[in-house]
Amino acid sequence: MNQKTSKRTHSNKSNYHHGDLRSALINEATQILKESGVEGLSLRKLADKAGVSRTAPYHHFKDKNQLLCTIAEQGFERWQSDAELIFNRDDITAKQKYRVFFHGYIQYAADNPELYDLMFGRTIWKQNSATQALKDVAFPSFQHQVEMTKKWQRQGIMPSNENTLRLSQVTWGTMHGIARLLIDGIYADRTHIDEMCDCAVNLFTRQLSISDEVD
Amino acid sequence: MNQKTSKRTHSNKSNYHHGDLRSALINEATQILKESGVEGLSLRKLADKAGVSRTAPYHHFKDKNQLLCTIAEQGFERWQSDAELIFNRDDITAKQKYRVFFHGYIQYAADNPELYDLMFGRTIWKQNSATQALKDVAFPSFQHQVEMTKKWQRQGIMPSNENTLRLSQVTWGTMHGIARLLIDGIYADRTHIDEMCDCAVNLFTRQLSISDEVD
DNA sequence: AACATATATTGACACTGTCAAGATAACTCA
DNA sequence: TGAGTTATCTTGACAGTGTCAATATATGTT
Repeated sequence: MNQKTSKRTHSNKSNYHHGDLRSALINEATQILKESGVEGLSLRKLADKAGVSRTAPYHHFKDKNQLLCTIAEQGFERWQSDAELIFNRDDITAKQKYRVFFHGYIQYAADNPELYDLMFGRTIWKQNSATQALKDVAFPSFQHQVEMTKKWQRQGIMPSNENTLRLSQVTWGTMHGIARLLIDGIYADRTHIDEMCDCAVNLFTRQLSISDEVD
Repeated sequence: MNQKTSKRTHSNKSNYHHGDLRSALINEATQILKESGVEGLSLRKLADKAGVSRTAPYHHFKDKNQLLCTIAEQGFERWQSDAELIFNRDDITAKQKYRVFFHGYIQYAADNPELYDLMFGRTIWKQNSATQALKDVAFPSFQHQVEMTKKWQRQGIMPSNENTLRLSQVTWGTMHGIARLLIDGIYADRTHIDEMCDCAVNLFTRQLSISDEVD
């Protein structure tokens, strides 16, 4: 991300050097990922699509894993900005905000199933192959949710007698689980997503409709 | 499963025919799976370990997928019998049973991470490659949980105003999500599993400690 | 103009799943 | 017992994968 931005001056001077291969690779890869998933993304096909030789990508990414981590990074950034938008809303109550956040998470996963799989799948995490850059984007994402949980507890929306970290983990686990059941094809029926989310939110939030104060 | 049982008579008559290759393959494969996961299981290594040629397995399994489905089947059967054991206990209250079931699910996943990944991963489900035999074992497993949920609602343990199917889905989603966070290496700290489960159970079960009747 | 660096190339290696053809043993029935 | 069918296992082959080494070419720098 710190290089290659100055090279765009000689686009069609020759065709031996691509000019902006790194960006092109990321874009093409994101496209292929969306269509065929991680298992359908091969560096050779990717290089072919970008019009370069098989090994050209290796001058911009150490290996396949590093490419994947870069794409996953972008996924986290996009979700982070989506979530921020929700957290910063002031036109809805705190409880509504919780509900919107929950739905938003599942929606993001449903809209970008293969990207979500990459972001949270074992391809990256189980092999312990996440780059530092990826970790630096991924961890704060959960950390932020912990803080929000703490807030929700103070506001009486979530049970205050439960440990905040555990509560966050369970909430995340539930969202993650529902997301996975959907994107992994275990549940085919997507028309029930919203009802499932609502059901979960009902269980997690306290029924104190008195405290429907704005954030 | 309907063949090969009669061939065990001539174990060391020759070594051209293995004698009981199908079972041997399943056993070896289960072993490799446990150690290296689906991505570490190749038919060629498997054949090699079983002492046969690369293509010998194809006379017992149509392709790799069919082998995987067979192993997954066994995983479901084992979990099903574990769950049955819990459901049939009469030494604990219904509410305790719910808690034990929840913990048991996560425990099974934690004890057999790679097997669980195979059972519920996209390798099988997202590609829509599950054999009928596998479906016939997997679906009743969830169906059974739906029935239990209905029972728990009647007993006042779970909220009766929520749709039973949605409630089952959310419960399963939560268990599945926590399990996945653990086995996919997103959470490394396994010492908090029990606390997470307890937290989830607390949220899902109504606080009616009056109805602590035995099932 | 000379040299260093970034970028791209072809060749190669060790893997993978799976098909086709052929070999061998076992089972079936006369 | 012997002949023929079937089950099982073999080698050879093909297309695909990630990635390394050696090489070529263009760009940037002095």
